[in-house]
Amino acid sequence: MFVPGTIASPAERIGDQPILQAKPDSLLSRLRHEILRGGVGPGLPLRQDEIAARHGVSKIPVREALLQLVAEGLVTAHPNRGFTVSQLSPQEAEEILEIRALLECQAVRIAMPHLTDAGVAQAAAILDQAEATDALDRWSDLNWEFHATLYGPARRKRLLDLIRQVSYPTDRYIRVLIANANYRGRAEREHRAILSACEMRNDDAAAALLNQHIRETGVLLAAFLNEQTLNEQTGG
Amino acid sequence: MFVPGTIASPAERIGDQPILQAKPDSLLSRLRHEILRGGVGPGLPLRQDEIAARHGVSKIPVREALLQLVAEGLVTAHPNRGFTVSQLSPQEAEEILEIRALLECQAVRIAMPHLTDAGVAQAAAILDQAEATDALDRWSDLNWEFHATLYGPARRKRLLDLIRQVSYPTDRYIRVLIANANYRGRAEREHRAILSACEMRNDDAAAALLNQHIRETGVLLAAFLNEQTLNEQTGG
DNA sequence: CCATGCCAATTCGTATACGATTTTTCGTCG
DNA sequence: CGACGAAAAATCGTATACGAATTGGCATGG
Repeated sequence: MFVPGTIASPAERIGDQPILQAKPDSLLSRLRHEILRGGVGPGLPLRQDEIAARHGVSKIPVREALLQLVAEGLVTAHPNRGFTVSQLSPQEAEEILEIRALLECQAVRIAMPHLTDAGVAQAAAILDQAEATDALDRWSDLNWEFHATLYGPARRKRLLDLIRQVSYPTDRYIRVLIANANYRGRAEREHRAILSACEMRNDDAAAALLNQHIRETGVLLAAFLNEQTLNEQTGG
Repeated sequence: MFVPGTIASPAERIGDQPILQAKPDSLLSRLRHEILRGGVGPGLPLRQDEIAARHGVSKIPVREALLQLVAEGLVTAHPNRGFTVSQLSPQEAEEILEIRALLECQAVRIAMPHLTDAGVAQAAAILDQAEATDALDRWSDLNWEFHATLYGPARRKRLLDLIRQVSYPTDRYIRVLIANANYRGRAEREHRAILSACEMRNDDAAAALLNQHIRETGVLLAAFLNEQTLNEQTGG
């Protein structure tokens, strides 16, 4: 038993460190990827037997992974009726982006005093790569990396995890926005502006720009979802 | 039928509403209650067979409930080693309360314009009940009801769920603080002050008082957890 | 023709069973 | 006596199997 400084009942404890992040090739990660980047659209049922067969496991690990995705908001559970990919109303989308704005502004403010020149340079390099790529997935990954680079020095693990978690349900839709070159160009300009504020260590400016950036995205996203539901109703 | 990129046709959808809240007597709720209010202390392992036998079910629903508690932060998963009740470091506790302060201030600000006189009266009645009771559990429930009454008119379901979710891991420890009459009295005075600001529809004042209230709790909680770990180390 | 009710097929949820991993026990050696 | 290592026990994680609930199809009646 190798727990340094344990309390009275070491036999009752479990000594090892918990999971910090699921392995990238775990069933959970693969299912999440299918939902975020695959063709499994919102509202569609996720059949347990089918998923199990496709991934070469039984239903039980599938159900466990699906329940974790429910916790992440990507999947919705219907008792005795299975699971579906979560649908997002325009109001919910805007609410989520509103929450993200709040959390991310806090993150950048806390991080600012600890942000090093190397960190700023790294963020700039990420933007360079993002602006150079054409692949949607790549841009999306780099987008998250950019934000994470700015927030990382805040050393707020829970806050960062929370930001990622609340972002999941909107991720698949924001990817649609990114596909639009118009939005993408605007996002890139706004990222540059945020980075400039960080270079000058101006936390108020950075937070204001970030807030505007995220909230604008929320408005665009809500508009897109509105349009989509209209098309659905007329075209259904 | 999974057609990539398409929108679900009505026949493929699952028509009914999803679960909004688990039934109060579900296994999940009972396990959560055991952890929050029962004697299962932090760091202790949660043996699946034992829980299954005690609740008259097999391990599978137990594992599913435990995974949901992992998502809530109350339980920690150790691969191939089972689950333990989550432990909270003083830093994490303060970080969580910092996040709560941020989210709850936002909630009360959004709610303020929609707060009715009836809502204020209800919040006051809840405080009356809280100040009249001696039962710790009761006070704790009323405390949450008070906050929820103030935030409810904001009509931000995701935000409220998020507040509740991030609060879970600190809940069991805050109950220890509440047991201290000194802290409890201070909390009640601060609640009254927040309510006064709401009566006057002064959102800046309410947010400032709420922020201070939650952050103070965070500092006290961190101090308590520090003391506790010290006692553990010396007493072990 | 459309609504209704019954039966078959599908799908879900979990009890049981079993191999895999970890933890404990116990005998041996330095 | 304490450290080490192998066998035994305990515990975990999941494949299989089966009852329960739901869905779809078809016959019947309005």
